[in-house]
Amino acid sequence: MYIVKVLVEHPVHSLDTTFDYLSHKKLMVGIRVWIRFGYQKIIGYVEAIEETSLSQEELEKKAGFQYQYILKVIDEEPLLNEELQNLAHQLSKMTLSPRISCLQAMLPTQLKPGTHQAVGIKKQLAVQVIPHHQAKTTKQQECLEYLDQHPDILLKDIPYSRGLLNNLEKQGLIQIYEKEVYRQPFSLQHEYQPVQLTDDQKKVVDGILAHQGRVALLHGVTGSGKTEVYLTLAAHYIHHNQSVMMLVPEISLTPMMVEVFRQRFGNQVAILHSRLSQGEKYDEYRRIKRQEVKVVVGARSAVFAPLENIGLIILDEEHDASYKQESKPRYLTSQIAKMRGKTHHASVVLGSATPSLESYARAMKGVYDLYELPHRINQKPLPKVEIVDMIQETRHRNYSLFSRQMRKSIQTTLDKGEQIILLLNKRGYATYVQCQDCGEVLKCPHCDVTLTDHRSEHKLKCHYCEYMIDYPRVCPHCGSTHLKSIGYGTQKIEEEIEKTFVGAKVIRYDVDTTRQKNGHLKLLEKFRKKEGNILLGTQMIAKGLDFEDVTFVGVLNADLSLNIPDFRASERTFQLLCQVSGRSGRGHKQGHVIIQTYNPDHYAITCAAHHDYKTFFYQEMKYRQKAKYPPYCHMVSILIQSPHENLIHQVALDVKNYLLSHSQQTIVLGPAKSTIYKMQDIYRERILVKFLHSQDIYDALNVMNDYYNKQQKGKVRVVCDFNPYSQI
DNA sequence: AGCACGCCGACT
DNA sequence: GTCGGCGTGCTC
Repeated sequence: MYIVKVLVEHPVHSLDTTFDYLSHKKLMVGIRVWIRFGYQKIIGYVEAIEETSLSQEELEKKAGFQYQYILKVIDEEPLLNEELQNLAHQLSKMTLSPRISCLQAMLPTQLKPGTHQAVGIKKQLAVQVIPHHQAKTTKQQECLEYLDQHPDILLKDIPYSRGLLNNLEKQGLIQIYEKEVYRQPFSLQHEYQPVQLTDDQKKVVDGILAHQGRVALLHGVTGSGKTEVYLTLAAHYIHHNQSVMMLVPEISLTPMMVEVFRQRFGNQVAILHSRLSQGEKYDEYRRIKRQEVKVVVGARSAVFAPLENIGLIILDEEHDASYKQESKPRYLTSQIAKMRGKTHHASVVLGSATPSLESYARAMKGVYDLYELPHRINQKPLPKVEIVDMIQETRHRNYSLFSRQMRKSIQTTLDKGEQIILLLNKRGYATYVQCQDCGEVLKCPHCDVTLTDHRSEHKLKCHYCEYMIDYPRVCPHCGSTHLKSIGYGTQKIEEEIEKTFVGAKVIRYDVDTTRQKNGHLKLLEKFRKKEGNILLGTQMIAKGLDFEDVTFVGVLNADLSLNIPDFRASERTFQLLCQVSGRSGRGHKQGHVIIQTYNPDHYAITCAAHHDYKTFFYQEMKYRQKAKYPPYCHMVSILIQSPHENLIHQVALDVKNYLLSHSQQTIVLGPAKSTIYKMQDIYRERILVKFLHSQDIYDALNVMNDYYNKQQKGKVRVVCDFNPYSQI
């Protein structure tokens, strides 16, 4: 008899403990099982197993409760190898998340311990010849010979009719059977053309290879050929039979990087990112697990890919915010990458044109090795960047979206037949509806946000809950019919551009137009084929795009990201402006950039205009030191949530006092109302803790987290977020 | 999480 | 009298 210690599938703190079940058979740790849990039939994860000589009755007498048996075993072998099982444990500890939620975050949907899973293994009919038989007709004989040439071919790929094949099967000459096939997410493969590395690139490659097991920060300006460095490094490790992990930001860049890696390494590459269907992801995951591939290219969660013998882990666009997971477990991908790098003695390469302050500071201290690629390849110059002061425009009574310079540059570029990228800093551009008579703004009754105008559906929606209403005919406050949508959406700007400029054909690139499968690829392909000459989009277009004929980039509103209340606002703005400027002049023609701003002297904007990372770095470090922000300390954000407004502030104060009296050398800020104070009828206050060493605060946080989340005291929930990136 | 149980208010 | 609101407690 065995006692099986099982974690149940529900990712909540109150269930973050094992439940004991019985089994006659010995089971493996790390498999999924069906169990009865109260009145539910759910999936559990075997965390441990103990043999016992006692009978069920004896066990129940001793324990004081009734045992249940494991209903059914799901997996033949553990979902995760030992390395990843350990990693799951550490992840749960360091993020204060339930263990099961860590396992779920590490696995593809089909393998997650959870009842809500769908797609299985894809099977298709295939054909096998049963040898030593003679066919009746020549046609049949011909077909058999064809099948001999193509063993295990799929039925759908055979150039003979189904009738003929059925006939052959009836005669016992062939066998039609179900074959497991992989979904192929990307079919096309091109020939790889080797590229000669520049001296700068060669130096970087040699340096990184000479220091196995180190963390390298690769700081290379846009267009300096970081990708070629990655490819060369990857090829080296593959040649030495080690595997390589290539991590990229969630969106936009992925298709390009995927394409490059596919061209170079063919079917030795597996791809894992959010745009794949569940089935495709699962297939890719299985290929990795069976060691059929040497390279994994993927977004954040690919850092948990079950590769073995890893030699190299690359994080491209290292500073990108999508490397932070914003739900349980709230991990930072670079941290996981470094942990895996350590166990595999792999090198970790963090690449960026605009490294995060944290990473560059570590490189300055010698914690990371620093490599620089300061020039664009082939001596291409960086684009000329011009800052336009929008206050001057207002003084000249130009209240439009475009400054005079911007207007002129757009028209000249169009006249030359070249292409344009226009960046709209999306924040603050959500449309809302206001009554022109009483000033009432339509808000969500469950959340502290305005409703957003979805005009295509003629609806108003809340972005934080399910709330949705038909576009109202009259103001709910005063009954007036003068309701107006305020704020520019990308659609509106698209219309305005096509009205303003002669010969402008806009391709709008935003969440709405890229929603469908491979939506961005299709739009980018359209732009590449010159079916449009202006690409208009939000942050999504700032990254990684490489179009030869784009000679002009316009930033319509550089300030919006500058004015958000976040200590990283300057850094984000600088990064965004550098990235988007880098899209200009990548071909033979000189690039040109205009940045429209109300803060023309802000260092984030001037440094970006001069492509001057170092000056920005030192300026920003001064600010961070003075205001005591990372990299001069670590931070954890604590969100306190309760449906009772009268309770929440007192509880938040209790949390603060507890932390103050149970930690050393920490600064506790708040509690303050969160940016969105009420969300889905739950009130939220925030505390920020700054600390130098996690041991000074970790235990206190852990106790506090258990107290509020496991014991469910007074319906208060608490969420801890280490290295917070967003402050919603 | 998801379900049952139990304790109070407003209905045929 | 009983239907149903949601607050509380439990699941091996």
